[in-house]
Amino acid sequence: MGTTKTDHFTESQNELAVLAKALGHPARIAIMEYLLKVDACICGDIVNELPLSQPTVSQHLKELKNAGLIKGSIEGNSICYCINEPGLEKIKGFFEHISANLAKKRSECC
Amino acid sequence: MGTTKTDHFTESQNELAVLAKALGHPARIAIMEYLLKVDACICGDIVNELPLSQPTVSQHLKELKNAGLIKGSIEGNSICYCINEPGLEKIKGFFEHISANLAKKRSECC
DNA sequence: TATTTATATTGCAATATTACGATATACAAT
DNA sequence: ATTGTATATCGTAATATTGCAATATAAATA
Repeated sequence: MGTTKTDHFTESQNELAVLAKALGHPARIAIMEYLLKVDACICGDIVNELPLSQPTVSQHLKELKNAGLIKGSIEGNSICYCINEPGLEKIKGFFEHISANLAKKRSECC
Repeated sequence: MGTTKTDHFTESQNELAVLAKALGHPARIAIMEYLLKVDACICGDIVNELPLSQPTVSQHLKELKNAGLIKGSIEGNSICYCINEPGLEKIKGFFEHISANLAKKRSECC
């Protein structure tokens, strides 16, 4: 137990859950907002921006990267992180899909 | 440790994280998709629809409700769950905001 | 080469999540 | 009143997440 029963759900459901889960922490929301705000995106800035230690921030960046929400490329000494559009579009699409269908069938229950 | 440092982030960041976290499980994505698909939304159906036990589904429903993504009203013997629009719109807005700003400043780095 | 700077990894303690059997509650129907 | 049906809660085991100090790595610079 304690393990999510991943194989009982569709690939799409698991993908969306991974994306959503990656954003299920305020630090990771803050990272996304910061990456959006600044033009240059160097990790050192992120560490200074957040109220968390360097290892902790590094871990959060790794999770966002694994989920496909950001990407990082080596830029000399430091690393340039930025938002990975495909990942973002996928989860954005989910919400738009729900919202659109909801508009169609409003006030049928509850 | 093990506890998220909620008070170091903005209210908005925490709110969005709570919403995203609630969707960070395939069962909860599946529940949202199912609620969207059917017109009547009775919990018993949800239990039969998912590959999880009744207590587990009940727990997932509770989390979605606490996050403000669904609402449930007593309907005689059973409970009518459906999507709670305000919660959904809030997180949808976050992704649209990112996507819109991203479009503006494309190809500046990475 | 030695030192500094930026980032990642390891190891670990505290806490949270996932899942489910057992049980409780609450209404419906007999 | 008793039984059945729908849902919630409790208790608990297995696993995952969060956070950080210590340490490792790797490039830049002196």
